[in-house]
Amino acid sequence: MQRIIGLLDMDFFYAQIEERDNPKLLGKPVIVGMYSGRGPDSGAVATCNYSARELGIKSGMPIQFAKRLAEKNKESVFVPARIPYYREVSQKIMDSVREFCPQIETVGLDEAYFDLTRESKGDFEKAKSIALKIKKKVLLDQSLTCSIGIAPNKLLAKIACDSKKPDGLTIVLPQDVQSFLNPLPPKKLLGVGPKTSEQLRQLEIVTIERLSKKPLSELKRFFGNAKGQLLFDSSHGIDESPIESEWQKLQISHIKTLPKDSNDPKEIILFLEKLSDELFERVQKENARFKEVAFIAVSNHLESFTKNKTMADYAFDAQTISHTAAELCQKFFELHPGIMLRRVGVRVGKLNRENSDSKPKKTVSLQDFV
DNA sequence: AATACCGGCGAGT
DNA sequence: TCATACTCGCCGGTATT
Repeated sequence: MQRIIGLLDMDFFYAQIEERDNPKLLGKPVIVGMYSGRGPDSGAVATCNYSARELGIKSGMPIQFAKRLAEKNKESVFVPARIPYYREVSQKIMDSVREFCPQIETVGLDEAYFDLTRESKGDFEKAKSIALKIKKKVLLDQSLTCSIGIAPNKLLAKIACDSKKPDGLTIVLPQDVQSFLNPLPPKKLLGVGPKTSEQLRQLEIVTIERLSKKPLSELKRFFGNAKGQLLFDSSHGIDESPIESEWQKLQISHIKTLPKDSNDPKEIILFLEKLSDELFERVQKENARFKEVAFIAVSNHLESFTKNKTMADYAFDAQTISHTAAELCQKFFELHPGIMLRRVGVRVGKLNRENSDSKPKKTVSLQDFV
């Protein structure tokens, strides 16, 4: 049967929630910022509404930068992000989608892929009517608009969704795939960001059509095996990746901006202890043990570094995190004496969610196979 | 030679 | 002093077995 995949994307999610909850913001540029706690305006823009985008404000931009652009419109409003609250709203929305289609994979707080093959019996008309029902439900329950793309796979659903926003519903039929992709810039493809885009431009590949004419072997030679294959497949609209509802996190990290830049290991290790405790709470919620700990550092010049350690056994306590992170931090400073750090973090990886009180899993020795 | 680990990079929300 | 906080996967290099 024809596979049919949907992608729901909430329109400027955080900013739309803030507008909804505070009608005074309506019609004004609204910028939701993540504040680092250093000066009053230190931080970055998480997202902003369309009125703010008209001023040139974009997500990821330094807040001070955005403030300067916002001077053009005195109505502009800056609000701090309320992530835990957005998370609750997101949960409710995702539950609504789940009512119509149980095979759903969330991406961040504001996106979800869902597999409509069964519900639509491979019929795009039926899929469209389900998408409309989902949009209606979200609007009725939450007073929020979203955009949806419907297509034969995730890659195309994503691009379809992007092609009409806000409050859009776009369908790409199998027979229209190549003509839909051809005129678009390669940047639209998943996995093609600024760097790859620039490399492609230097090869005079500025449309997906041009890219689709390159032989696989050439792409692999230039971009490496995995990326070459990805570029080849996606330029032809090929993507077999499934919806992964049972998806589990592989790593959990926690990183924060220091109150002030520091090159003092002692001071940083103290900070790491707090971070480790906070990270461990999240690890407990996931009911996970971990075998790897990493120390993350970002210098005052915004270069980033990591140092990690894989342990002999799985651990499940905060001390292991803070002690290992401290040790890695020491080593880091031996390698980079005197370097000034702006942000530091900790990460646990190689997670294992089996019962932590159960006996270690029996390992089958090679001998058994000989 | 195969596998594991390490650290950097690129990309996504 | 403009520059958040996460997450995943790949690459090339080195270490281990």
